[in-house]
Amino acid sequence: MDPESDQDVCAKWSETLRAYHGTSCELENELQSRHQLGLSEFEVLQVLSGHCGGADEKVMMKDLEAEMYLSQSALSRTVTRLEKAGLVTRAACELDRRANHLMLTAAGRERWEAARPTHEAVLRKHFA
Amino acid sequence: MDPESDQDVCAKWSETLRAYHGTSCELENELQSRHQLGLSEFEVLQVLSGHCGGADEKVMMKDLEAEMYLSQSALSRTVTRLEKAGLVTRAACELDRRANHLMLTAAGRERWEAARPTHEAVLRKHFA
DNA sequence: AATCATTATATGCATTGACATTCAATGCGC
DNA sequence: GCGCATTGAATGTCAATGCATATAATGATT
Repeated sequence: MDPESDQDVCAKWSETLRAYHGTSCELENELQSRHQLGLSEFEVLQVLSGHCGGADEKVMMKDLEAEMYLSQSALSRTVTRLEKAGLVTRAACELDRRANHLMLTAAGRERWEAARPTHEAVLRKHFA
Repeated sequence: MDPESDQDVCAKWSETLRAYHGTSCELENELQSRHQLGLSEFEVLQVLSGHCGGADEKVMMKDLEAEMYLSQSALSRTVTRLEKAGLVTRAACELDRRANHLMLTAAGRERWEAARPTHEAVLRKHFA
């Protein structure tokens, strides 16, 4: 059932490619030039801030990985960059010392809040 | 008009990300393991084969670049890889000797035709 | 408690891609 | 014909990513 033609399928893929490349490219440029953040860095901040309902929720690398389209190694390095920039902290988990608890710093939260409208505006431009 | 909520816009972006990463990742894996082709390499072969209605149409790098989401430099290197693999040829254009005419070799056409069903199957799986 | 498999994360290495620069061919103005 | 801006493509350099592997903490088995 639903025998979509090769053309239909191909057109959907083309449209996905167009939307993805156009949007991610502009997100990358805007976030970098206005807020010194790469797209995946912004996305990490976003997940961390989302998990923090109120103040200081903690997130493990594993959880983060599950919510992002990044390999474990790429994610580890992305967090390292954010840590060096003072936007997140890695704290060893006390219950399981293999794991890290990640947290936004105050600076991280500020940076994310500053960048959010930029991100939002680009998405709106491409999808509204 | 059409005041789509932030949520709508965000959901569309999420869906685009999901579709893009899921599909391109599987395309990459399948094409590589079954046909020793990266996705962008396959795409170059596809464009070249498409331009060749009958036998031996020629395509310039510039034209190729316009049809792909790749930088000029990345494209140049991708074509270099294909050339080394014997799948395409670069021939200096006679009218404008700065330019190259790209052509599929017989091996290139074979490889593309062999890989096409794999590509098609992945797209169908994700979009049908 | 010693061994072994598993889990959470980090790191070495190779690939890929983008940006800036370079080089050669072209064509324009004079 | 001679400079000079432009254009098509290749290359140097660097950042980001993925895969494989290393490290280290846990948990299970004996």
